[in-house]
Amino acid sequence: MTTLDAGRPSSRKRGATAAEKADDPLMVMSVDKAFRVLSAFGRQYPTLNLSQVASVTGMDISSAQRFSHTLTRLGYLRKDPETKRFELTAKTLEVGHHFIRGSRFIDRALPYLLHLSKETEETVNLTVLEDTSIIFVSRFLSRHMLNTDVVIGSRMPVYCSGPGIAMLSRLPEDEAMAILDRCDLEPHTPATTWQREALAAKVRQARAQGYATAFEEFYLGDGSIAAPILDHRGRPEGAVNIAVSLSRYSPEEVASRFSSLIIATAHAISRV
Amino acid sequence: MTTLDAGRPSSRKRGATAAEKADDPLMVMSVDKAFRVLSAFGRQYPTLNLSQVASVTGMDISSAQRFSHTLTRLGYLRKDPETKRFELTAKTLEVGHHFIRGSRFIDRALPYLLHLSKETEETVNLTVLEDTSIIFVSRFLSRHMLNTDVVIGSRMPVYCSGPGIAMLSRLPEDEAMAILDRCDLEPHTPATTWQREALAAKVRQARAQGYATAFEEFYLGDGSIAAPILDHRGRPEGAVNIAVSLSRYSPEEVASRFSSLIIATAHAISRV
DNA sequence: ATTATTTTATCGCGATGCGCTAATTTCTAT
DNA sequence: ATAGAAATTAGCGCATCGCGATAAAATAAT
Repeated sequence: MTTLDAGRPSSRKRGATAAEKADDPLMVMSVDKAFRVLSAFGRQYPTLNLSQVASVTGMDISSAQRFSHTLTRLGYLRKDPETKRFELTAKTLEVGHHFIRGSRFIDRALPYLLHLSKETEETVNLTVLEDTSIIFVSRFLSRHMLNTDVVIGSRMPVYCSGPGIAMLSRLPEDEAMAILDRCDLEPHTPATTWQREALAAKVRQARAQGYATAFEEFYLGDGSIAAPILDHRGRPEGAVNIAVSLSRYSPEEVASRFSSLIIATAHAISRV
Repeated sequence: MTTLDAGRPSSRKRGATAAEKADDPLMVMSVDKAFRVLSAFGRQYPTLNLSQVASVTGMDISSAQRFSHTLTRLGYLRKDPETKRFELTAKTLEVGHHFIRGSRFIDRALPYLLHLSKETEETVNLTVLEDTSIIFVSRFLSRHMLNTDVVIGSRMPVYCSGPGIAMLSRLPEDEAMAILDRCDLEPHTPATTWQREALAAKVRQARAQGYATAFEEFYLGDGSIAAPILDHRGRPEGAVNIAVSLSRYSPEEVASRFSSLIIATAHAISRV
């Protein structure tokens, strides 16, 4: 088979992903390796044979064998006995599902999202901030949906999404800028705002308005208007947004039609 | 704090969940423990402090400490510095999301599900079989939705779901019965079919008809009609179903109105 | 204040799992 | 077909990693 190395200098004796273990005696490296194996699979590599697991994760063949085997025994991987290729099983949904079902935040937001969805007949999302991404944690598709690409668990860069800007707008300025600085800023469409200063301006504007918009910043033809949801300390713990097809609304219409509704919804879910 | 032991005799020195390691030198027990910790969280225990992690997972405090710490470092748990309580993060959605995005099966089914959803204006689901459960892997909610309880990753017992019976109906008889025998059969509503023989009859009927129905077998007021999707070998690799509120349809209407449509859709997705 | 719990930190020992090696199976090419 | 290459499966001895007991510190309860 062809080599498909995934970077990783392949030197350095034991795993130690950038001095992880180094000074942290409580870190169990086997767990990290297990997740490295699981994360090797995805859109890019839906199935992998053993040597591919090794090369994609940067582990030696023995470790790849041990961890693939272990994960198979635990039910998170399945191995086709014919092709000897591994793939993820539906059981991988389990932990994320526990997160969804256990989240008081998502639970609290649910009725408001439903209401917003019926009221507007448009797609409604709940997202949270995670490092430099937003993650979709709840979603109600409208009848005239676009974008079946986005699904629970999908990520988007903070800086080119309405919810991302909305959440940044309620963080202390320095924290918001620190997050932007950790992003690798790059255009995803011709319309992406990706320069540091322009983004800072968008964040300031969102702070003033109470909501943020994003038009074709990540997906072409896609518009979004979002407002931040605050926790009991006044920090953003998520955002709610309405996503529409720009073939049905102009950017101005999106703002005029939905801004007060999205602000009111976010406020209702907030606990500040 | 109050004791909340989760069964587990608490005897037996090392983890060894039912002779896992025993004769399997390739099994890495640390991975099992990590998942035991993650699985401790959920609807029942949305947050846990360290000693609760220990008691729920049946591990000693040191192990609980090590694995909670490790999972926090990896980003799958978050620890509230004030309350010292752990909770799952949105990152736990990652692996399941990779499964969804990498699945050729789900991808292939998507356009047919969308079409079925628009055609019927009802809720449409794609499910797969996993041990004695079905797992929801794709879902399109109708405008008059019921049941926001079900979500991607949700499980239901095979024996009280339309998709479950539908899939069993295309397995060899002995395999199907073996699965039923592994279930702990019990009524979930007054209408649940849960006796072994009655279930065998339902499976036979589904095999003859090409589709299966379930009315209030698990959720009250909920009706479902399902058909099995076959892989290239003729084995069921999933099922498609339409879920409706019984306030809007009688059981007879469900069958007469949707049976041919659900069969045709399942057939179109099949690769036999 | 005193006691009881829980969390955090430390550490020596031994089982665990690492990674080298070899046997076996599967694939490719001639 | 046959040989050769590549990948998978299996075995094993040694070093290391992580186990689990313990103690110190922090927090909660009485």
